[in-house]
Amino acid sequence: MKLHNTYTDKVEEFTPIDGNKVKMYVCGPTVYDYAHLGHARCYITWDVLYRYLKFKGYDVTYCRNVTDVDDKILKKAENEGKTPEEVSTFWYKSFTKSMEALNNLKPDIEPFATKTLGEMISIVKDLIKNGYAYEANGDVYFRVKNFKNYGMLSKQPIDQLESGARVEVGDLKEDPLDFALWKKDEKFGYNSPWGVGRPGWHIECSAMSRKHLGKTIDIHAGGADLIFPHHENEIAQSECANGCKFVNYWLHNGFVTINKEKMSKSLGNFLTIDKVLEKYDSNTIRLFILTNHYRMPVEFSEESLNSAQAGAKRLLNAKSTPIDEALDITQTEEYKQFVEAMDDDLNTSKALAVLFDLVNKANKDEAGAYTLLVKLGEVLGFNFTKTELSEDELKEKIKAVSEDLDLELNSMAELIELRQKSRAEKNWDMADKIRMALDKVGIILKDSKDGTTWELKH
RNA sequence: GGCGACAUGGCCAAGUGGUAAGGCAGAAGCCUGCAAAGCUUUUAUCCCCCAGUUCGAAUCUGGGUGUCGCCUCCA
Repeated sequence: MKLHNTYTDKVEEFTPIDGNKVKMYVCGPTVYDYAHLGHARCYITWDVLYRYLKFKGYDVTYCRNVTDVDDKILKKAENEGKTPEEVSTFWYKSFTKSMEALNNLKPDIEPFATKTLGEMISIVKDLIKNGYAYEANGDVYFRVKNFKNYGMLSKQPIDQLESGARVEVGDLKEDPLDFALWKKDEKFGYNSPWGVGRPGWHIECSAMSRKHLGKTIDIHAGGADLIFPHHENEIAQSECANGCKFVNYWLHNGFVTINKEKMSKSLGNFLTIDKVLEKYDSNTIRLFILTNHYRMPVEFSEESLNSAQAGAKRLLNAKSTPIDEALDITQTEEYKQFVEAMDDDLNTSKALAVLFDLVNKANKDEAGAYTLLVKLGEVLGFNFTKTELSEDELKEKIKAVSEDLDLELNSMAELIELRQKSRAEKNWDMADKIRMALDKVGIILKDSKDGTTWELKH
């Protein structure tokens, strides 16, 4: 399988360090507010990578951190009169709910920054000892110029960075490029060899990655906006502290744009996942995201989502047959096409074409097509289970329909029987009334030669 | 200013040297009392512009135009 590595800017054959074990780290959220469509794209993309690696038989350890120490969390805590823990816990729950709603798998490990302080302090200590960092009045900074590979990931010439860097008034840095590893904070801080303070953002990921996955990992992924400075700084810290390579494959996803502009918190042009889920289901959102290659921008629009909704409906409307667990899907042509597409740097757009081809085959009763559709579709995180009504919910709907029609009806069977009787008698008025009354409560009737069936609208 | 990405039908989008996947929307037909779903057929002599390389280019090279991103917190 081939993946695009930001570090080398090449699409490379993926080979794990240790046999079929894959260690994968994704930069997780800072939990202080709703997750938006941009986050949805990022975590859907890496969820698909995770699912696909497992599908290929790799033994994957997926680690996605939670940043729960951050200026924005503290600010929110102060404004709302809460503790930082209360704020981060609340928003972590909200984030988790959104991820579940999008049908993203739970990572194997979800470390919290505040639970990894020991590892951070240990790395900072090593960096100071090795001359890569220095303390200045309770702060600790990384000495960027001592790391010769600085700028390799983002392809930023170091002299250019310097000329563009902002020097804050009264800054304690030796050099404007230096970045904070530890920041003095007597109000919300934690004890450290340099006094009470908080870790810098970048050190968190270096520490959590090392603690849970080791010094050198296979994959580190995240949004393209993290390339500089976040990932650049992570490389500097980790490689200087550990004396070995930090990450073999750097993977980055493109943005969601709206009116051609990047959707982001600071621009205020974002749509929260919750909001989008009010109108569209997870299959729709995933299709919307996965239609595009993960490195390209995805332009949000109502029209695009509606188009994805129609496509998702087609996927789910495929004529279903019982899943044939005995089928060896690897021997099928569609499996080969799917794998070929996904092996090519996650060409989900092409993989989707295979899925739609299978929908067509399933609808034509081609043996095994539906099983393949579901098995391959699940690799992309599509959910094929149809919503089922509980008995009570169904009873309630039938009651509503009965009242609407002013009739005494107790079951779907009776309703269908009455409709078929009406149709047989060419009592179209009655037949239509029944269909429309059911439509009002979200049930669609389908007439075919074999009789009338019903299902929920989705 | 530095670094980088992208430009394909009405919309979205794959395709990186051999003659344009797929989805949505549209049209026609089949099925149907009507509808829903489904099925069939159909929609780019052409891939931003110009020049070049080549037997052959959307695909490579050079130039141009346009759009966006990173360089500050950001998925």
